[in-house]
Amino acid sequence: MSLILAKIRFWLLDITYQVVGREPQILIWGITEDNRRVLLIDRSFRPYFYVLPREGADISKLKSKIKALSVARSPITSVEEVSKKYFGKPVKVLKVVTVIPDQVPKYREEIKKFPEVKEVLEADIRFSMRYLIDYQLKPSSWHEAEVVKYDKKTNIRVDEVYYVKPPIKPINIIKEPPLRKLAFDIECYNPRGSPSPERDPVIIVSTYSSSEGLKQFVAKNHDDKGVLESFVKYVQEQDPDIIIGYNSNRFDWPYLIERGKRLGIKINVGRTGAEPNPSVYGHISVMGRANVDLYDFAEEVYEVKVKTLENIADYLGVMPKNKRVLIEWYEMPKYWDDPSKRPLFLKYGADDVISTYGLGEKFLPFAIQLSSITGLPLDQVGAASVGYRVEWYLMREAYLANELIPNRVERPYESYRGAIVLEPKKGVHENIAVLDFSSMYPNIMIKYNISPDTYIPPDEEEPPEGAWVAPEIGHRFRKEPPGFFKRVLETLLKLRKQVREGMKKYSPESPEYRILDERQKALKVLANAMYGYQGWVGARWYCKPAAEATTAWGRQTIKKAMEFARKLGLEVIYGDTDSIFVKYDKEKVEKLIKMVQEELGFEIKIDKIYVRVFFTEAKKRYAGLLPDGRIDIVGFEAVRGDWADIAKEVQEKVMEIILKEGSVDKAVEYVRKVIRDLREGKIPISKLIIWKTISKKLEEYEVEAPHVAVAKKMVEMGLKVSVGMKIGYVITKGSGRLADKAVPYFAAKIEDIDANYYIEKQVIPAVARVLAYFGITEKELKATTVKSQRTLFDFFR
DNA sequence: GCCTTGAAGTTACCG
DNA sequence: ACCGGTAACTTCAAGGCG
Repeated sequence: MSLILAKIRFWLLDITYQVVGREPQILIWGITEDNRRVLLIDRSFRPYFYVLPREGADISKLKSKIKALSVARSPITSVEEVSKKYFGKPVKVLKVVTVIPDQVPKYREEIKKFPEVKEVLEADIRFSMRYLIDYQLKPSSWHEAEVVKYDKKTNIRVDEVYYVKPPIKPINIIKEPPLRKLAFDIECYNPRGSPSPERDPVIIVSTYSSSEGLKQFVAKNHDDKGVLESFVKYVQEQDPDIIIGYNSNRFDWPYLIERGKRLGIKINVGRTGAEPNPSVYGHISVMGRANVDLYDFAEEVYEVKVKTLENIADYLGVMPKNKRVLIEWYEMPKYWDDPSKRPLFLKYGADDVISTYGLGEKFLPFAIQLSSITGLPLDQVGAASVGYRVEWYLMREAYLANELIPNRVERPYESYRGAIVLEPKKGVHENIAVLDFSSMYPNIMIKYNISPDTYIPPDEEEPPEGAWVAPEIGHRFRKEPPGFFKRVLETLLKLRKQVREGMKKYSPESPEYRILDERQKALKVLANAMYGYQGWVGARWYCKPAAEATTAWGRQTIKKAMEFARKLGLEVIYGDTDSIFVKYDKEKVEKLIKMVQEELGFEIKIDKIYVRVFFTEAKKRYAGLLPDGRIDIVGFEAVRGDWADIAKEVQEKVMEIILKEGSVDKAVEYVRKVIRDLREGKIPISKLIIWKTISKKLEEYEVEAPHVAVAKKMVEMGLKVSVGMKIGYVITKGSGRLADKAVPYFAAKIEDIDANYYIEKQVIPAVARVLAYFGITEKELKATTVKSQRTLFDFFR
């Protein structure tokens, strides 16, 4: 080994650890400035945790008791008293250092039993994450390190292996390295329903990369040995940094691995000899690469209700549905077995993988920013839920503030009061401004210093600095010093402001602009999730009084704003949580904005202006016409995923006719036409499908709702139904419960459709919700004769 | 035994 | 595995009626 120290700059792709002999080693996978793939090994880091003694405990006795636990395979190398803070209060804790990470939970369990010990803290933080936190390294960001070349030959697939001399230092560079990305997608032979790896071969593996484009591996009839082997070889040759899939954590990878086991083929696609393996948050880890499942990000595209690859790619303009090959899963065996159809199947696989790659281009910049901000490695950040993303950010901040990280404890669920929603003034209103509080909850938390560490329990006296007292519920929070959450929120908001400021230096087309834009979005998501986090029973920093106080102040704030509006003579039409709908009187609205700013200390903004907006008596549902002619539909069936397309379409159209043209009769006429078409079987099945999610195991349902009954039928047909899956069904003619008449959409014929159900229970309820307000009865909708011309305006004179 | 009614279960939305 | 508030559907069992 040469001893020449060199300085390198690298982008942190992934981090893991291994134990070699009795030495733990941190492995950092990176990409250097000059485009080399490197592995950095840090042999100097050791696992540790803290012991919080009970008050009055004999510290030196405790120390020696802990030391006495030391075992040879992973000795306790030091027990030292250090000063930390716990929920803002200074505490003395014992820092216990050992050698082998796996030994930490064992020590924790034994130490917990000592009567002198109140709590063992930070013993559940994974070794590699501990490293990131302690050196404040950020995945998906640039760093600088002093390294020594590791000269011996290894079978690790990188350009260079180094020993690193800590500390590695983060550096601030905006650009991304030239990442090698490879998208992949598998197709399986499935003549008996859902494919199973014990039985059904992988017939096509499609891949796409920017350098090589499309490359497919195809089975010889039902022999897929070659497919797996050549795919693995191809990944190794291409050596991608990021492997992109769609639902790959739950399907493609587990299938390939299980299939590989059957065939005796090792799916060793990583940068070491290891196979991909299941890891935290349900993601599959590929050593030395970032395995990213885009499904995690597609889940946040709420406009798309059935989140198939085709639908998401279509919606985001990555690949329009009408420009690609679409094959339903039940037709696949046919396309495979028929030589004349097989090319089309291959094209289908190609379109899928090209869509996946395209979605990667859409989602990865955000994923990278989220990873860099939260500190979660790129392959985990998508799979981690919002709560964990927030938590990782908090844990890093806690370290910086010398705060101990609380343990995760199991608690029973507790509810508390939330926001207020106003009863809307029903009917049609013209020229309405929607005013929104900007980041209401974060700003409330900042203003009233709401945080787990500033909360004053009822039995404690008020501190001399004074306290903020929440309305209605009376929870108190000390005014000084600034609490943990306040500091974190201020940092997040400040950072976001800086990033948005920084964006101005670049043209909107530049990569820097795009990166910064994704970054500010990620910061916003994080800030907005802080309120929900504190009320989450699974949170380390769970604090119900804090959550409860936040909503209480929220209610007070919006109520005051509404009072101001009324005082100014502005009629309040509606309001929900942090928004109020008022008549758009420009001067008065400007006054209101000023008043709220000056008297309440919060910013409100005009979010949008409706030329015309319609409310029924229901809360959380309205439809408005925007100045540019677009129709905004909120809450109604038209924006819900669990109504048949035909009902949604008709409702939307009716809203449009009413809001734009004001013609009730035209709307009625249109509805009648659709009802006729339904009776005559002219509406295709695709518009009749109702999609509903299976939210728990089938046997756990207490009521057999239609989608549950259909799911059970699907299981009988040999299909896998898993939690989280959307079931598409249609209602057919017959008697009994709806559940008895519901069948999977792919198993229905148009002649069997129960038109009556779609008329009575889908189309009519959806449109009657709107038209009933204009005096139209269900009878009139079903009637065939037309009455005199009426318009919207006849009803509001 | 049939019909009505309301509670309970369930889903997906809003902010 | 972030929160509560809300609308609306279907099932299911209880109660009323004959």
